[in-house]
Amino acid sequence: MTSTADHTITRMPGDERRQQILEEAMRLFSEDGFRGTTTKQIAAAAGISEAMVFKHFANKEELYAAILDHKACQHNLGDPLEAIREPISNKDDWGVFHGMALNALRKHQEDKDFIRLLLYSALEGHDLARMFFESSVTGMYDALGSYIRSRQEDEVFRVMEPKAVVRAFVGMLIHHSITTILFDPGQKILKMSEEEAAEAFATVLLKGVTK
Amino acid sequence: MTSTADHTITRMPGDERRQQILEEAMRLFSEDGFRGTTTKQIAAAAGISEAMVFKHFANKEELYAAILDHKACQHNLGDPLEAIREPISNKDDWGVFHGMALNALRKHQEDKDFIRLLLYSALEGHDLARMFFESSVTGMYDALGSYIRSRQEDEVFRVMEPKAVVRAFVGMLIHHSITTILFDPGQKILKMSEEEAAEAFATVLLKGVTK
DNA sequence: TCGGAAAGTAAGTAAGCACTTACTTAACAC
DNA sequence: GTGTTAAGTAAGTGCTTACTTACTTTCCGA
Repeated sequence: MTSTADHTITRMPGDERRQQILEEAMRLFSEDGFRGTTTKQIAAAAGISEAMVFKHFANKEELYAAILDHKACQHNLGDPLEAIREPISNKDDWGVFHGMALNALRKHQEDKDFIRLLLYSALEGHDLARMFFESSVTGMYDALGSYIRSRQEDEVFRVMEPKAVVRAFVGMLIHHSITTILFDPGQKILKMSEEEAAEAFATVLLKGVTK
Repeated sequence: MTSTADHTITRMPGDERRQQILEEAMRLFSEDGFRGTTTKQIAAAAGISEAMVFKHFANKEELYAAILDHKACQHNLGDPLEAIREPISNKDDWGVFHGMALNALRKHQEDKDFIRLLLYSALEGHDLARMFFESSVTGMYDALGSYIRSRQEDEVFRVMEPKAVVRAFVGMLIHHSITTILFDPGQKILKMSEEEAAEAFATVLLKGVTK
């Protein structure tokens, strides 16, 4: 009923309409999950009949797969390590961890839909979670892990499993984001700006791993 | 089809059957979510007809609510702070954080179903997440937060927002559990026993907050 | 041993689901 | 203008869903 799209009565070129369906579907899947979203809802949100959805996508699964492609690409381009390439080569520890924290926390807040989609996908056993994990998370663990190892060899960080440190740090960031998105959007338990959170987490981690 | 329950053909007293339905439903909801689980599935898992499910629970929502009561009670009894009451009163910092970590990580692994149910519930907008959050999480933040504040007053910990420290620590634990339950059950990215993880996380946090 | 209550079922119902069919309308090159 | 084609739809299809009805079977105390 209440479509988000502007309803000019004119028709649309195929590609544009396809893109629009994709975006509405993505929004709805992130709200209610794959199973919880009906093709009727998607059609209504796009302001077209249900049959049009099936002219663009053979079935619901294929529509989902198209979202995966779209989102996976989008998020691989925005490489999570890009923002901290400079501090890494300068061995600027604060720059690395604070920069990563701030960057991640901001991205999560901007892209709550994607976080929800990822969680739904993991729970429902779809591919997005696995794909995202393999393409994005694994690389991040490797890169940040080897930075930590190099700083251990410099005898600046204490010797311990580098990937356990990554897990600890990523945990602070993700958990904070998921908590504020999913459980405590009003920040009743803990009110922190992204800057404050980044500073607190980077401080704890850095003091925690330096000799 | 493949029920987990033993199928003696004899009938059951009402209370017992009710309990059995509850347990099977809980298992299925945690696997496929509320929407993804059908009353037919639940009946089949319990080895009875669908009508029997509705003799015990007026509708699907009420069945879900009954699971909430059941699980919420169960988890409030196993107070997450109980295990660290002694080290807290002794101001044994390592005992507090290492004990809490080990306790939490073990509980999560034992109760994967509950973690999944909680996530589904939060995404689908049901009550379990809110109830659990209000009853369990809030209290934990208060208790651990005030311990940290007291240690800051003892001039053992650096001065910073105590609840931010709690968030950081809980983040390490929850994220590690969710990652191994949901995304990386084979622990391809990072293989750690619960003991190793508890030690690593407690070490990072303690070194991170002590002066 | 027998009557009533509790435990159980088979066979529905109406609504909602993903998806299809058969058709109409607008756009646009020529 | 007109023929072709892409964009669009109304009205289905068969299946699944949550939930009901009307009925049968077992248990057990008096």
